[in-house]
Amino acid sequence: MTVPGNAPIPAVPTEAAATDELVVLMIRTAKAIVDGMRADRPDQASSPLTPVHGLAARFLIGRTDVTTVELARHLGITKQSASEVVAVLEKTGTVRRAPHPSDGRARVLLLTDDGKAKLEEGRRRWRRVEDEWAALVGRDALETTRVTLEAILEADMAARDDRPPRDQNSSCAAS
Amino acid sequence: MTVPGNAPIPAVPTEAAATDELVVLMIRTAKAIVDGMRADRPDQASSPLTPVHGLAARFLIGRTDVTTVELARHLGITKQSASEVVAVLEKTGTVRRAPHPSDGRARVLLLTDDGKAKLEEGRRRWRRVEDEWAALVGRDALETTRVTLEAILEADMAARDDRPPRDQNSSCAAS
DNA sequence: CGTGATAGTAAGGCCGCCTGACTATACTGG
DNA sequence: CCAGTATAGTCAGGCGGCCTTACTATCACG
Repeated sequence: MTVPGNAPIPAVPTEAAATDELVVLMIRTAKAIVDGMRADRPDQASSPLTPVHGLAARFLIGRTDVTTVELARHLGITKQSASEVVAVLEKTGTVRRAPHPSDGRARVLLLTDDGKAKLEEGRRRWRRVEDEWAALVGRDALETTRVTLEAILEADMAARDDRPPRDQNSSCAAS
Repeated sequence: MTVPGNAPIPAVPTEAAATDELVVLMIRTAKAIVDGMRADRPDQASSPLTPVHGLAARFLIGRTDVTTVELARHLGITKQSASEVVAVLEKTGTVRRAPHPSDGRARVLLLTDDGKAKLEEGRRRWRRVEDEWAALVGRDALETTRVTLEAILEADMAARDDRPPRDQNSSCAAS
């Protein structure tokens, strides 16, 4: 941590390296986790499935009426990007698309059995990770953290719905 | 949330949309926050300063011996990318670089007064956000969350140090 | 003092996501 | 029934953050 060698660093009064804010911790932790996901499975390094595909697939659990656009909103990306995500999921046999029962423009996204199996496997893996965390800080702290993040995320999502949806081709056409 | 119109969706037994795992919440919350950062300040939309620049600058608080490579390790990016981050921070007057007192190859990164001011302003902004969160879930839950994330992140960083550092030009040259 | 490691830079590529533009279907008021 | 408008989805192209490869300059250790 300190400088190699023994030169007396100017030593500015050292205004105490601030403790991290919650936001900073969230961002850094999430990044560390995502980075770790790749590193932990070098075998699947070439897999086209990235974290966002996992988030997308998870959103489909127990739902049979999700369209690409709804998925895009859930993920906070454009429908074009969501479309690409779906294409990959379809190509890997994780989801399939069926015509929407009441809207001829839309297609509903459905998890395949294979997709459900993949998700379940991921769930098991993460449960193991959470077990390690529980050993670090205790089940209670972990559960408190879960509930807290859930509340924050929900509040944030709700707030986002109020403001304009970022654009995403909201054909405000003509005058 | 439901389908527009009144067509009776096949209604698969609905295997209960699983509650989010902690990991998922971390990733989604972090993304929501980062996305919100841009949206909240459309005036500075064209600013070259992104979240990673904030994380970088924060790392320099109270330190006078940080090199670009150390910063890269902290951020979990390559030294080349870190170098680019530093270049931006320098160009915007947030940090300056001084020769390393004991290593002619290295340069130490130092926050300028302006950089410190910017960080302090960001801190104030985030403190306000955390106040809102506290109103949602209470101070205690927030503090528990902070401590928990801190522990998880620290454990993860420690684990990373054990495995090979991803590459980053570890000139394992020749035989 | 030469051999290998490390700090930093330079140049180019990849990939995720975005913007812009377009088609086809759905709704809504006359 | 028929504009006019909104929405689901696709295609094409671009941008930015980060990476890989390659190189120089300095350090450390025998």
